[in-house]
Amino acid sequence: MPNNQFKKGELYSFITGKASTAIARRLQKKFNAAGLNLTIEQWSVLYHLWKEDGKSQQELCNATFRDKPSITRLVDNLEKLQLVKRVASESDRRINRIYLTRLAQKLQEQTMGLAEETLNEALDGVPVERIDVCKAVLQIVYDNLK
Amino acid sequence: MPNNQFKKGELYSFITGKASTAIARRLQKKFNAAGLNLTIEQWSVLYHLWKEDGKSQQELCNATFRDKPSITRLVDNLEKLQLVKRVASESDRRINRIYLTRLAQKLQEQTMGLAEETLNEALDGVPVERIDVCKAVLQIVYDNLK
DNA sequence: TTTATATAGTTGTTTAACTAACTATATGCC
DNA sequence: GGCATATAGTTAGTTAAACAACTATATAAA
Repeated sequence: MPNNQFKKGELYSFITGKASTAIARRLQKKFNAAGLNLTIEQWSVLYHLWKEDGKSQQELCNATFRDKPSITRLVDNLEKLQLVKRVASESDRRINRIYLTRLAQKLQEQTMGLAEETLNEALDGVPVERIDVCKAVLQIVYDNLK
Repeated sequence: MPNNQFKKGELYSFITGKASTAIARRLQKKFNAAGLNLTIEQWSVLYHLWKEDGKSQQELCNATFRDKPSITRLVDNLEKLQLVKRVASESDRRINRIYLTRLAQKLQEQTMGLAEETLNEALDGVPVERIDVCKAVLQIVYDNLK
């Protein structure tokens, strides 16, 4: 019997991601309460641009684990919100590079603060070493399947 | 400093649930490959009805962590697929009880097998005790936020 | 050079999530 | 009984995800 065998009936939460759904909902509520007109999905794109501005749409696909149509439409909506600009690459005209606007740059500190706050609420009462184990397991799951 | 403090820059995967997204996608592909015309979300409703048939829509909301409009539409689509039937409760006419059809009963074994298979692929190389820690942490997160 | 193939991005369609507003029924209080 | 309130479910509108089909550009091979 492999050491990763599951007992039947224990699979549900793992598959449906109730924990991450709960985290995302809580964070969205904080955005709304702060008067931020921003979805979690839009924020997740900004998150990767804050780390490195000017990523291509394909790079955003890889970073956010979304497919190309999803990124096309997220970038559409972020452009409407004046948070990013598409800039056609000169060296390769298939590529759009996505750049943050001033407005988006200003959102980083506030939204990252709310995200940290949410995670502290989520992990209240969980010792650090167990968080580390959990993170490592989720990383392996992701690497096994991506 | 609380013992649940996060280092900045480590929050992304936890919030966006890349692991559970990867699991759900893999399972959906298995459904498609098996010729099953069924979404993971629809399957998650059936899952709870297999455990206890005749749940009300509100009970399905609680079990699946979805809101009422989501369940209304999932049940709509499951009815179109002839997998469930709405039956108005006689004792409380506000309530619909949702019953599996023969067709849906037949799907249990096959789809649960594919779900187990998916989880074994997902958790390949992860020792059981680390899986248990991870599951426990995710449960606490859910309880902290739900 | 032209032809095939791969890559980047867009568009159309279906399903689902979230919010708000709505209808219908039940319950509790006067 | 009559009224306020709570609960169960539906409908409408916006955003997002998955998939297939599409356009445009780049690369590699003949």
